[in-house]
Amino acid sequence: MAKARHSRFDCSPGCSVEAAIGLIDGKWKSVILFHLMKDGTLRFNAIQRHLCKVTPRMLTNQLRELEEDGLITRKVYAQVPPKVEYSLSPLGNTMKPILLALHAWGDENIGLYGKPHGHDPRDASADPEAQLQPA
Amino acid sequence: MAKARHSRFDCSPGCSVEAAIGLIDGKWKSVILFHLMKDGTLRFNAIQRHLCKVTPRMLTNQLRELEEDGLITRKVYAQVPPKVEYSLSPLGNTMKPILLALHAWGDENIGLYGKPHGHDPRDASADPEAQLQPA
DNA sequence: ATTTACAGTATCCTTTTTGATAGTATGTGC
DNA sequence: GCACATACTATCAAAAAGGATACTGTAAAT
Repeated sequence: MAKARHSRFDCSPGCSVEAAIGLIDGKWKSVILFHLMKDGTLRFNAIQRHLCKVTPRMLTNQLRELEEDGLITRKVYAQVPPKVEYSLSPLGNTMKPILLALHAWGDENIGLYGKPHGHDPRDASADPEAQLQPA
Repeated sequence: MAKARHSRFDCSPGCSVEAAIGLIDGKWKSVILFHLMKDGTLRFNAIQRHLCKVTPRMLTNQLRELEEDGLITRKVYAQVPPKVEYSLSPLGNTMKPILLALHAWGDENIGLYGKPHGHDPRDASADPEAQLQPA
């Protein structure tokens, strides 16, 4: 992650948690990973189209950090115009449970107008439905 | 989250993912939630001790945002010296799967010296062991 | 009267992150 | 020779996040 907003190895307890989010807390990282998980392989432009508001600068930036952290793989084809494909690395694949959990939670708890609509008495544990369709 | 670095409802696909991390991407939020998940209820000072390097300003800040987002509950006792207890709200409880996934991943993939030590051929899906002990 | 505990507040300042905008490189097709 | 497509890079500026330090209020204990 280069700049490491979440420094690894501070104290003990929640550190593994901190380390994990530290790798995916860029503004676009988790979403990029999610799309790569769904689609397998995507070109730069394809990712950009998925994240409708990202500038090339930011996209490059996030992709580079993900690559540095070993979560994605970058494959450059020696062509012109350029062709670069991104995909999850083996390590990136190990994040699937996290990405799925995030996606499921968001699906369950975020209304279309932005605010989590929880507060209803049906307590913990989200329904294990909703896996990939609406994405 | 008040300031919303991750604006909810931009485009479509990974938005639920974005919405979800948007709620836990403060520097300390996920760790706070994790500790509350483990311990059930914690006082301000107790949380501060868990996150050895947090300043009271930041802690207050993160707790307030978590409260605004409905993830935690703040209970003030009318005493002196003050006593304030924090705990996960019902909505906060629905995040357990995410917190567990983050924790499991971190446990599995982060060495004690900071870098994810992946890149080994044993592909996807982390071992479903390691649940709460080392935390 | 003074100190102590607890849960914050208030200010000021630095670092990080993000955005906007424009420009680069190059083989191919026209 | 010129425009086109793709994947960026460079610069500048603004905004957001985080950190350091010091201070507040109050009942009970000393």
